[in-house]
Amino acid sequence: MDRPRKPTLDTVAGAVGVSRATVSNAYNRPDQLSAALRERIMETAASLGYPGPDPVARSLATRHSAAVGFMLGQGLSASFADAALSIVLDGLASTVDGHDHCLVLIPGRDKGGPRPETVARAQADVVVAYSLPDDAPALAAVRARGLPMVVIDQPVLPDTARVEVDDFGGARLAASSLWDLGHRRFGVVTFALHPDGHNGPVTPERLTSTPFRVTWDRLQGYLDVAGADTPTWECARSSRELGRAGARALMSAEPRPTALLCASDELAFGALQAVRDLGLRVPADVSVIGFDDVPAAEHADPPLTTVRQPLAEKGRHAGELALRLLNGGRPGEPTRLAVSLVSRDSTAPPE
Amino acid sequence: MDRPRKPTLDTVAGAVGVSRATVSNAYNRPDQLSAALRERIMETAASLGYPGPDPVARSLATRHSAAVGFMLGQGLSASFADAALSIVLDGLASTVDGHDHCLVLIPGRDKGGPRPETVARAQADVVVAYSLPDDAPALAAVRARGLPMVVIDQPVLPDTARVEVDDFGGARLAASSLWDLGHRRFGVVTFALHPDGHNGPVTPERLTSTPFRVTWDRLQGYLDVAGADTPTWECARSSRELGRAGARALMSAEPRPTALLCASDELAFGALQAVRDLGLRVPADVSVIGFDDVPAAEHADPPLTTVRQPLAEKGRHAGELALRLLNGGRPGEPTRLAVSLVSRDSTAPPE
DNA sequence: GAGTGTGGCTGAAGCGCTTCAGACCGTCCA
DNA sequence: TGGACGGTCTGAAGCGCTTCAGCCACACTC
Repeated sequence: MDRPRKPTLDTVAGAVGVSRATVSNAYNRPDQLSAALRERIMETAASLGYPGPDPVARSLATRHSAAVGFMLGQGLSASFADAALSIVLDGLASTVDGHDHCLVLIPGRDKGGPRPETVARAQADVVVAYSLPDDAPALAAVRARGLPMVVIDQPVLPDTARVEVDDFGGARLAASSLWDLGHRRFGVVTFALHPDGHNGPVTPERLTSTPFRVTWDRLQGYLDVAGADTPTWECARSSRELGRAGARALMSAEPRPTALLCASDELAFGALQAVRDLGLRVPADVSVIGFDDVPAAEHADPPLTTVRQPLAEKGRHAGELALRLLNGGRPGEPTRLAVSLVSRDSTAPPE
Repeated sequence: MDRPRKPTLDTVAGAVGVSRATVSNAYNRPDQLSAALRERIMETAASLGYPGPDPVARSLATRHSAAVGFMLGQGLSASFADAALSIVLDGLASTVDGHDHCLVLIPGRDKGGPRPETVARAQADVVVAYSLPDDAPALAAVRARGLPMVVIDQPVLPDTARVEVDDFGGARLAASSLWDLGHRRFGVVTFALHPDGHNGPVTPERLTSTPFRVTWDRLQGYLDVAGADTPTWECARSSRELGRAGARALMSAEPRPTALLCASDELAFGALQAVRDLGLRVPADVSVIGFDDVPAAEHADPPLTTVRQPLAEKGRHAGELALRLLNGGRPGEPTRLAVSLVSRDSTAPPE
């Protein structure tokens, strides 16, 4: 039983009686041959069950692969489980949609980003890096391959397109709004300053040595208004549970804070819960503010006052930059997106 | 200025003074050469800035690409925006994580799935199809390429691995629980029966001709208990907004239903809102039941009674099947996962 | 000393496609 | 009539890698 080999360009060319180049042209440059011939080629291809030029071989010959890569800080699964990341990806995806490019998710390990070997195998024409530490080995791997790169938020690298957000300004804005309402005793709940799984009060050393710009900026924005000595609790991840624990810890101070500044909405949701746990009310007893404005913020109980960072816009813009680089464009100046305060019902004057 | 070409295997081979095959072996089969030589090769490679074998060329030669493809019904962005889909992908991703495979998201158009051309360009060793209509052209494209495929939920195809869920049983279970509570007047809110953007009451023709098995099964499960003549509203997408509109329409009947059976949690969230809009209470005035048990169901107001389908498990299992096919395994028998009813506070006896 | 391994390395044949410099031919213009 | 030209199609040189059959030298075994 001689199993028929999968048809290739040559098979088709042979069957039609033309050169391989012509068949290739039939697929890629219809203007290079007569319509009639092209028609004949396509028909033969169909009858032979030829699925069109093999993507890998085509990529090898053309040196591009119609795919944009996305390097994750964490495992693949974070892309779908982390609300803020999902929205960024959604934005990116919506830009890339319509260009018939696939999106290749490159899994990372912990907060350190992808292994260089993984990057080395990923097939993409351009890669987007999101919130990786400056020293991530994956970055070097991308450069070594000579792929263009666009960076979101972090890290700051020469010769890459970049889009970032005014985290400091946003945090400052949030804290100021609380200050203006009359709050003077604050607590801050932040996510990781270091990729070491630490949960607990933030020490000055941990703060100043953080490799995560976003964390640093948000914290500085909060502390700039609230005061550098504001009790601050670090959570290893941006999760509701850890936020709840952190807020609980902060609320045990005497006198307890009247406002909780959270580095993310997810942490803020936990804080909301912690306040309820104590039998207190938001915002009557304690104000809570978040950061990101994920969709759930609007449906929280009470609806969460938060800093809206244009997550989708960030992704969309990164997508545009990626597409531009794909077409040989230059990185250009970094884009900085504005943030705004979304006032809902989790903040009010103290007492 | 003669810009140095990017180094290749040959460059390294030349520099070390060995054959190209040996350098290749240094990367892929360390046991084929002496440790000392391998060492020397790696050092030279590093000093030359050689990033390792080019993934595309390697894929061409080996015919595999260390990537699993995922065909979406909709645009890329649905992967991140649709809660249930996200969880499935999360499950899939968590299986694939640790195998150093990338996940290639293949964008679809509307409910029809990816364009065949897009599939033809995607570089993956195996592709997972999720909830595509039976006649999606993308499926043919995958087969034409001879790629192994695993199908989630739909469609039913010969010679593919498959994982599915007992949608009928789940829906029946949900409806029965309401029946047992004493409900006799139902309304059903479903998502699309046809990929034509229709919103409105379901006609028997639309129902019987649907190409979406999942929709069909859930509906049949509901109607089996509630009665075939139960008022049923079709929403073009599974969105909160459309669910709200649909529920509002159903609630305008006289006498109005005492229980709303929704084909998804997202629709149920809309229904909850619709009931509130009318100044009525859930579950005192109207019971609402969902399907999927997405995380938000637990935090809905009130917490939503719903059918839990093991979304993550579905994804995880699909991932395992994909990995098995990747290693040359046979598809095997379809796996059917069980569902269960999660009783929360959105259901109660009528009145 | 002939036979048998065996670890270490190489030559060359692909993998399936794109692309570029022509070849060929009929047209058109002067 | 001749030359320039545009439209079609082809030959052949890659793209960068893997892999398999072997070759060689050396160590063993009987």
